[in-house]
Parts: sequence; C-alpha cells; structure tokens
Amino acid sequence: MEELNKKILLVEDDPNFGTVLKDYLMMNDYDVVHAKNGMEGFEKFKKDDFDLCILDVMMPYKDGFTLAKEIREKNKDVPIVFLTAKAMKEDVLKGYKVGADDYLNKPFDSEVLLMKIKAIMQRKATETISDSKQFEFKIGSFDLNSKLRFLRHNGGEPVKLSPKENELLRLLALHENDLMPRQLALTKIWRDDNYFTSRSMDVYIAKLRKYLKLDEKVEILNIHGEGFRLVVNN
Amino acid sequence: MEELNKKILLVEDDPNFGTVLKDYLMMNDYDVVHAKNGMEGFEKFKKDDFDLCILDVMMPYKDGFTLAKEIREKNKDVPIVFLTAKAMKEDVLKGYKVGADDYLNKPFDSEVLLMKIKAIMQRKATETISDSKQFEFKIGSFDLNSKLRFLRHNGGEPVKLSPKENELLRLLALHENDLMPRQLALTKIWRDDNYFTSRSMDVYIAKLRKYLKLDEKVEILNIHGEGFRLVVNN
DNA sequence: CATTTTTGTTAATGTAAGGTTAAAAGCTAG
DNA sequence: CTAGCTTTTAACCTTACATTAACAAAAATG
Repeated sequence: MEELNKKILLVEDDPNFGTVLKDYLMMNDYDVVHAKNGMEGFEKFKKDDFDLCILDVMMPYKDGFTLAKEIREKNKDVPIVFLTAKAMKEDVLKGYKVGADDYLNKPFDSEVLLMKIKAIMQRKATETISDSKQFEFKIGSFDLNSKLRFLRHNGGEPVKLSPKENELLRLLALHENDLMPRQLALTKIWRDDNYFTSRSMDVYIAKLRKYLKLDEKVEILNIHGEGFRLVVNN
Repeated sequence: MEELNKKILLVEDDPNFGTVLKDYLMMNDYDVVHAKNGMEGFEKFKKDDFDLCILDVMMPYKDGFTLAKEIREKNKDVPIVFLTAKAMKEDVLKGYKVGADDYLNKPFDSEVLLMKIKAIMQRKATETISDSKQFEFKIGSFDLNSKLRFLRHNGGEPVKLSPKENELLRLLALHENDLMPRQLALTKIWRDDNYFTSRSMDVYIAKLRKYLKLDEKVEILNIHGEGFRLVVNN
C-alpha cells in the first residue's frame, strides 16, 4: 500500500509555472519537492534523497548552473535536467559541462518532459548496482536472508517472510541482545506512529515469535513501554 | 600505440549536410561511417560494431524510426540519437519509445552535438563494462543459448525461445539464485513499466515455468512485490 | 487491589500481487 | 493477403499481506 514513488526536486522561481509543473508531475505519481530559488533548492537537496533534479536556469540569487555544481559536489550520480527559456548555445554547453542529463526549452510539451524523465530514470535504474550490504544475519540456529526475504532453520527448508516480517526481524537482528525501541520500528518500517500501527507491529511480533519457536534459545522479549529485545541464549 | 576511436554510424540522406557533419565528427576523433539512407544504414550497421548511431528521422525508403527499430532488434544497447528538422511532439515521443538516447532539432549547433555525444558515451561506458557479454548458461540440466535463442534439456532436442522468453530467462539466469527485480526486467526488456507490461511479464514467467518443468530441481520463485528468483536445488 | 495501560494472540477483512488460460492484436515471411 | 508465430490484453482465480477488531493476559499505577 505504501507507495515508493520517485522523488523529484523541482527548483523554479516562477510561482505559477512551478506550481503547475509540480501538480502535473504529482499527478503522474512522482513525489515533488518544490523550491523557489537556488538557495532553498540546495537546502532541500541536502535534506533528502532525490531521484531527479529539475532546475530552472534563470533564477535570482543562485542560478541553475551554480546550484547544479553544488549538487554535483554532494552527489555525482543524481540526474539533472535543466529548464531554460531560450536555447542559448553557451547555456546548453555549460549545462552539459556541469553534467546535465538533459535539456528542455520552455515552452515545452509536458508529455515530452514525462518521457524524458522516464528515459532518464530507466537509465539510472540499470546502472544502480546491487549493494550487498547488511542483509544476512545469523540468529541462533537460524539464518535470515533479508534481501531474499527468507528465514532458514538449521539449513533446512527456508520459510518466506513478508516484507514487514522481514524488516522487523532485520531491525531486531541489527540490535541483537539490545533494545530495539518501539518507535524506531514504527518510524522506520511503518513510517507512522499511532495506536493502530503499534498494534499492527505487535501482531508481527507474535508472528515472528511463532517462527522462532523452533529454537528455544532464541526469543523476543518485551521491555514494557520501551520496545523489544531479540536475545540468543547459550 | 594504435588509437581505438569511437565508431559512429551516421545515417543522413542530405549529401551536403551529411558530408559536413561526417567531416566535423572525424575532425573530432570519431570514426564515422556515413550511410545515405535507411537501407544502407542497416546494411552497414550489421557489418560492424558501432558505439553510437545518429539517425536522420526523415529519409526516403526507410525513415529513422523504422531503422531504429531494426537496430534495436539486433542490439538493444547501442545509443541512438535522432536528428529531425521539426520538433514534432509525436516524433519525439515515438523516438523515446523506440529507445532513443537523445534528440536534436535541426539546425543545431555542432558543439552541442559533440557535447551530447560525449555525455552519452560516458553514460554507456559505465554501463557496458558491467554488462559483460554472456550468452550461454547452464541452468540445472538445461542449456540456454541466448544468442541462438534455444533451450535444451539434457542435451536433447533444443526448444526455440521467442525473443521475450529468451531475454527474460537470460536475465533470470544472470541473477541465478538471487533476486531479479521486476523493475529490472521491465525496464531492460519491455522498456516501460506499467500495469500491462507487468502482466505481460507474468505471462512470460508462466511460459518459462512450463519449459523448466522438465527438471524439478529448477524453479522460478516469486518474491512478492520484489521480483523473481531462478533457483537450482541440489 | 481495582483500574488503566500495554502487550499477546487469533481471527476476519479488504486489497494488491501473482498464476493461469484464452482471446485479441501485432508482425513477418511466404 | 494469409498462415503462423509472438506479444499483449483480458478475465478469472488464488495467494499473500497488512490492517483492524476482539478478547485475554500481563504490567504498571495509584
């Protein structure tokens, strides 16, 4: 249910055009953060992870190119698309030098923009290498493979885990023998912290306990009012 | 030290413009093969390995899009840039659907073209290396020859695979025992990611499963919401 | 010790994703 | 133009998941 839309940073000083463009993009299932100038744009860029930046070239205080350079310093992979009113050659060249992925002249067709965005995202999608990070855990006699979402006991038949089961167990494993605060799981996994998500989490704790029964040395303890603790006795 | 310049296929029917452009590119250290129409372009494409194709859209006999489609069938990775006299929206959209990497409106600035070429080559350079050409796979008791598009069981009669069947199985094989994300297949094979392409992919998964039934050690597992996993048990 | 709050557990529900098959639509080679 | 293959679209069904409700048990509170 929780959508994981692509996130776009849109930096455009013209309030009318900016708002329209933002709405249009949001209608097409992108999460859009709209900044009204270069300064604000950079602030917002630092605060979040974006899949794409759309920068107006002509802006007060800080123009698009300067902003692009700053962004590139922080992140050399994020795709950047420039918007410009006139097709000045120097501008275009400058843009490509800063590492632009594409270039659009205003006025442009919104469908074309969408296509370009899609093409760029696809390109990036294939480049992104699978980061084999912290995805495998040993929990007593269990093996948790958090990437492939399964839990195996004693090298036997693996049991499939649902996304929530998986993430919750992974969080517990990351804090093995230590407190895993309720709130942490709620904000990280459920991205919300209210009565119902909290109850939902308890349901998942119950499910995990059922899986883990196969090894009586492994248990999930509750710390009243605080959270849970995955312990492995020996 | 022999230089290994990048090779460009330029398909442009206007002899004057074509020649000028060719010379300009060659002055900038590209090897250029110039074809005067779509037919010739395709012939030359088949005879050589190119790093980039620059196609005029409007050409007699065979327009740029048709040519691009043929090229894509032979090679789904080579970057394609379209040249067009008018910026017709439909054209641009069509171009991106065929898998264009960029788009240039005539008249354009030659420096801009150079920049774009450089940008595109760089992009591809990072991708191509990891895309090590692998076309033959052993999958349990099957042999997949992805170049000739057949699947053989226990050295028996090979079964022909359709293009989509073939590419999908190849992608799965490349990720054997690991997750092959849905999105990866959709962007790489279907070049689009929507409800229908996703369902189409499911249909192909079913077809592959049918083929693979001959070896019960080989199976395609689903990871709900993530993708598929080709596993070989032993 | 009565009461409130938090947690444990099971079951019911609604929705989304995937499995399967068949028909329709696209293509391509004769 | 047609036959034969490929691919997409549609339909229908099953499974997987997450949430919510309901009730029981445990812990805290005062």
